[in-house]
Amino acid sequence: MDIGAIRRNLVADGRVSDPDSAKGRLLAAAAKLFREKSYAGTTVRDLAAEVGILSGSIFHHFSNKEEILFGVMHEVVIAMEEALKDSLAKAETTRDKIRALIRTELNFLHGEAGNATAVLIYEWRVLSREQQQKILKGRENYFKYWHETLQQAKADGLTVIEPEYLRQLLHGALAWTTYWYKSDGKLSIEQLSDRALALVIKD
Amino acid sequence: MDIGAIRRNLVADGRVSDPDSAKGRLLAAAAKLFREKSYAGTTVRDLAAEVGILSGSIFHHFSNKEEILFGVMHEVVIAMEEALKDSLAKAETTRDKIRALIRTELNFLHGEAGNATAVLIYEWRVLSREQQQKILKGRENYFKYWHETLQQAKADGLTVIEPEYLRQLLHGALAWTTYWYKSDGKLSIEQLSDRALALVIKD
Amino acid sequence: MDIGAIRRNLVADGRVSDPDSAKGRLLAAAAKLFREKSYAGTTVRDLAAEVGILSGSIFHHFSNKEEILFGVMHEVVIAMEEALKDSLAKAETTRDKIRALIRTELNFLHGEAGNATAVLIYEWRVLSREQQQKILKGRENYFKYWHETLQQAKADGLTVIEPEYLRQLLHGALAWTTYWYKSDGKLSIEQLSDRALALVIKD
Amino acid sequence: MDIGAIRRNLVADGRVSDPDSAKGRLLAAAAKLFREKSYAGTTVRDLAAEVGILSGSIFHHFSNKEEILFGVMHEVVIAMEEALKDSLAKAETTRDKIRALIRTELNFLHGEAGNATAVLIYEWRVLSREQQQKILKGRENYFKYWHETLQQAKADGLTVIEPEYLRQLLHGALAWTTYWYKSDGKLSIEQLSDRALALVIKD
DNA sequence: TATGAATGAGTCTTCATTCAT
DNA sequence: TATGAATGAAGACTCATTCAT
Repeated sequence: MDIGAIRRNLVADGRVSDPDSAKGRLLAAAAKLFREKSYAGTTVRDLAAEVGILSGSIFHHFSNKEEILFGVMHEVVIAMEEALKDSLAKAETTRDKIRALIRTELNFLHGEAGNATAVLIYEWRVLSREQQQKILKGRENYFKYWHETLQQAKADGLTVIEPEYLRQLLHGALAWTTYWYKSDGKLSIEQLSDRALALVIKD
Repeated sequence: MDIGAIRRNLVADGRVSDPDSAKGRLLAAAAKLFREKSYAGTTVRDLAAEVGILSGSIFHHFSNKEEILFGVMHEVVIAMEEALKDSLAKAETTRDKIRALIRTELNFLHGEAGNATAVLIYEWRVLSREQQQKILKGRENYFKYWHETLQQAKADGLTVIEPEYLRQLLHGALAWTTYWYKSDGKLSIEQLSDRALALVIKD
Repeated sequence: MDIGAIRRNLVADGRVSDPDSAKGRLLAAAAKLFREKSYAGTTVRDLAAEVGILSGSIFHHFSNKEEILFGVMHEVVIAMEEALKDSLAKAETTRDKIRALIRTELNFLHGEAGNATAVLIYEWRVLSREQQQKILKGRENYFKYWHETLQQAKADGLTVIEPEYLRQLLHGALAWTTYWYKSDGKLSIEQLSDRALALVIKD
Repeated sequence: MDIGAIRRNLVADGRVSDPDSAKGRLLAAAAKLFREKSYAGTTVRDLAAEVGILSGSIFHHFSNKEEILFGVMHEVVIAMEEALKDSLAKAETTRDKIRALIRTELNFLHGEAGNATAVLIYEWRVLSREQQQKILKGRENYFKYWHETLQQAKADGLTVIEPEYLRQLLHGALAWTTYWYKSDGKLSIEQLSDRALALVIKD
């Protein structure tokens, strides 16, 4: 199931906002602009202009600028968890599961949710401590899936590094691809996934 | 040779500023503050207060705020190259060389130059395109060392991934440690290096 | 006759709005909020929320915010005149009449119309010149009663100060009680009236 | 000693700001504008324009708009206490002292400090609770003088009303003169003082 | 008559930068 | 070189008011 389908389900459940609603369009525009010009470099006016409304109107949907950033991150985090759960459910071997971990992360990073995912990485530090906590809470399950999978991998003798460190290292290697990987280049996501897999599995 | 010693040599050569000079103190304060509160979140007044001067005085040393950020990044990049060259010169086997790559990066990330190195990562995107180019130019040699080493590793059969991708993946995994690794915890830098090494070398 | 009864008569005559009507409830809420948070500090949204409607709906009843303030003041001014007329009609001696002046003013200030009366004092200056004139016109009769009474008092030898100045001084002393007098304290309105009376009458 | 002289002494002691300094001129302009157009109705830009600087410069002297209001009130309160102390020291009889009470209040209300004094009355309620407390603290001595004087008057048989209530009533009558008394009219301050005195003393 | 999203002018405040001393 | 008051453009946010539904 692709990200779009997942998102549609989540909209139906009311867990993320409808991309056609004012709020949804604002969030998409924010993801784009925050990624391109950074959070600090994007003015509320820029945002409004991008959506075709007036700056004051934004505050009907969000009570302040930071809440928009939070909204962008929050929704992508929810979608990531959902996507990973789906993906893992379809994987059979442990090896397939690790691939699901990698593939899901890369899908978000470089697929249609790329802007929001990049913002989650780039602008993490501008969130207040409390809001970071809230997002972290939303990521708990996501990383629990990682942990379980990597633990199994260790037990299966597929990997050598302790699950907790491996999780951080692998996650960093993948997250970092936002800085250099271009999906239109000579390396497909599929191939990139293979390289990442080769990093953790020795065979 | 530790980072301090390297820095002292570079000061003597006039390649980086004296840490006791006004400029040097400003740069150190900027690294600290930019790391803690981000570039956008740090005012020129904060910076001045940290050093004990008045805001107007800063502009006798730097022509604008962005130049301070550039200065922080520039100096750490120079030092990193120097440190890596030194470290590599002392390594004998290819395996040792890879370890030098990892160790040097982690030394900067979590040692006394940690603030500046973190700023190099966190605030990369606020730099103007031109200034990014300048810094990149300064990193060319640094990454050439990486490339050569990983190429050799591939040739030696130590690694399987293409050097250019491995470089990016490994570098990402290491850079990402700023987000999670605490040097006062149960994992020493040495041990962390082992884990990173296990990522690239299979034996 | 108490303020409530007076108000009921005025409603029947169509001179003030029905407290159960939308307009009446809005006016009562405005009096309360304007008193507590000031006119400038009260938003149209606050007002709407207090009454349980939405902000846009307010403008079906009043064409703008200032008109609400005017309405609050206007209605209390009408009621005050009516109350004073009633009260004076029942007084026999000049001394009783002065007491009626005082008592009526204090009744409004600290009784059920207290919010609106306080607003009349506190927010007088935000009214435009024209609207001040209109309110003043409504107070003409009220102050004519004061003037006549105090003139008689002077003629009777009860007071020494010229009626016009005495009126202002006494009115000020009473109006100012909003700032300090609490009706739940140790001094009843009746007792407070005695003190005020002692201010003007020498015996 | 007139208000001007008192102020000069206070400036010398550093208790109020120099009227020629930027801060002092800002405070004077604020008193004028806040009185004429109210606090809410005066923009920071208005204030800056009145002094001939740019709006941003205001925040070099005050950290926000409310602090300016506080400053206006604070300084006039200090000056009032000083003036009353002086005035009382010169009065011999109890009757003279009551006159000093009245005269000082009216001097401030209608003399050169009239703007600031009016603001103290008109805008009292916009101050935050904490700042009201601070001002109140500054008025403690001022009202202690009132209390002592009126207590003596009662003991001397000059007045009949309890000192605490008389203080509030008389103070209200005087403060209220801002709303109606014009010093250029047919009634001099001296004569107005006589009327106010006649309110409290019966002879 | 009620809704509530949208308006748009306006507010306070911030802050990098300048410059006379 | 240092000072620090002043600049002035720009930012986030507010809010009375409008209007299509």
